[in-house]
Amino acid sequence: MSRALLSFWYGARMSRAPATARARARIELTHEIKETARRQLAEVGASGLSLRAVARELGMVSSAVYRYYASRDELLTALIVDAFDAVGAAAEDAAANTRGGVVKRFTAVASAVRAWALANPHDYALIYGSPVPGYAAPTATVPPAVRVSAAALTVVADGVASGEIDVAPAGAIPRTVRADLARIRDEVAPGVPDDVLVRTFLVWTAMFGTISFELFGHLHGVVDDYETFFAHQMRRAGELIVTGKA
Amino acid sequence: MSRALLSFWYGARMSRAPATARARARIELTHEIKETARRQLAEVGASGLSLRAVARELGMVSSAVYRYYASRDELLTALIVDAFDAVGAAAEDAAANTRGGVVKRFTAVASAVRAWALANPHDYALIYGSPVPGYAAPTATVPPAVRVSAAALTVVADGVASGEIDVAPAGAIPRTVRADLARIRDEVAPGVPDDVLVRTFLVWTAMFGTISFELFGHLHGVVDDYETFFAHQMRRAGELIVTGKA
DNA sequence: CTCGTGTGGAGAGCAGTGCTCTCGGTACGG
DNA sequence: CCGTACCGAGAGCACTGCTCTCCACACGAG
Repeated sequence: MSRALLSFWYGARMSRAPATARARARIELTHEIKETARRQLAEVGASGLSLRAVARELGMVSSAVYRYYASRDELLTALIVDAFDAVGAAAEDAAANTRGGVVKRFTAVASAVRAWALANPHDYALIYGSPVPGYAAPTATVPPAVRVSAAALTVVADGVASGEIDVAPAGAIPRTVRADLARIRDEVAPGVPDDVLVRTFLVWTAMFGTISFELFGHLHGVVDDYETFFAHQMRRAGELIVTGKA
Repeated sequence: MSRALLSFWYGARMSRAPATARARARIELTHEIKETARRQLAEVGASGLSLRAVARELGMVSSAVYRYYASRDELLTALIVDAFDAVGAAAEDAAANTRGGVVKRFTAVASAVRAWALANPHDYALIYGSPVPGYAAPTATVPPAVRVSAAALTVVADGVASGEIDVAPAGAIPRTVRADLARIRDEVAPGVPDDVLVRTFLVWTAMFGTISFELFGHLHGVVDDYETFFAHQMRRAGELIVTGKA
């Protein structure tokens, strides 16, 4: 079933009850399958997610599930979209509801992302870990995926607008990179100069790098107090964005 | 078969020809299975790696493979160890054979890691992506995993020793974090002060974050010229390590 | 050289997977 | 009210990891 059609159903329910009981059942079962899959994902991980097991848990036969999701990958895609939306919402929430300067707001966003990742490790692995089999992410995953980055860039853009962030140029930037940065600026970071974007990107990749390292076990035996370590790194990272120094 | 016993066989071969033809065949087949698995890994990825398919390609029956690797996970572990060794060797090579300052040597290491990752994407995903099923990395993977980080820290330690790197303290560091840093310093980064280690860690996670983003498709549509973008980011990152500014 | 031992290949088999197809019952819309 | 389209059930296909048994044969000890 196409996402557009699904939106239509939901849209229809907004205004009035769904036309038929069948349609209502379809929406609910589709949702129920996804939720059951989400629960299983949290238990056994993406590679252990079994369509048959989902069907069993719902008391239906495996072939019936295919009426709702054409393949295991399509079900995974639905979970991926949900995961992107969840982490994006967490980041947006932190950015919107934290008062203070750039460092405070940025660290709040970083902590929110890490907290979500710790609470939903398999979801995190699903979207930020190795891509599944031969699976190519459909374009439907792009908009939700952008939300989390956009939330961080909002904080940076605010800092530039308020004059808090040092905008002095720091060095030459290759032409092709300037083109990439200009595109990003136009879309989600209005007014943020190239050098600030470069620093922000460095910090942003460091954030995901650190979270991935922690979740995937690469800091085992290296770092003891993950929470404090991450908080400190992100405070320094925030200061780097603001002052250009760390 | 235990890893210790395997080492014994190899050790024996070092000094003289293996005692028996059977032992020689075992060594060679063990190796051959792993190489075939490596080739399949490059083609279909970790999740698609099939022990039966490996057996087929070698003209043996699947159950026979179990004489050499007790499980699919054990075979994967062997591949993981090899991958860590390969990327570690690439990094060490770049660090050892690049003349110049810290920025030049560090960017050489970063480029080497990225080049290896691009050439062996599935190996990269295997070691730096989401961990496989319920699989817990045995301690045998730790020493090879450390090599790549140690190579980078060698460059930084050299820069501190030569006086190139700015070692002025930059701010307060939580006690537990200082303890972690002290341990790292003692083991692989002699003489590198806390603040430099903090910057290095920021940069190091940014490097892996950027490579993962690129390989896992998160920069699709965001960055056009990956090569130039990465090189520029890493030059800035190297300067951050040296001067504390970016 | 001979003989018991144990290594390792072959095959059958088990429980599970994703996915396809066919067969009915039934809710729905014209 | 009736034909259509939907949807659950079941059987089946090709595959997986892994276990077990059987047996040939290379090996080391005597």
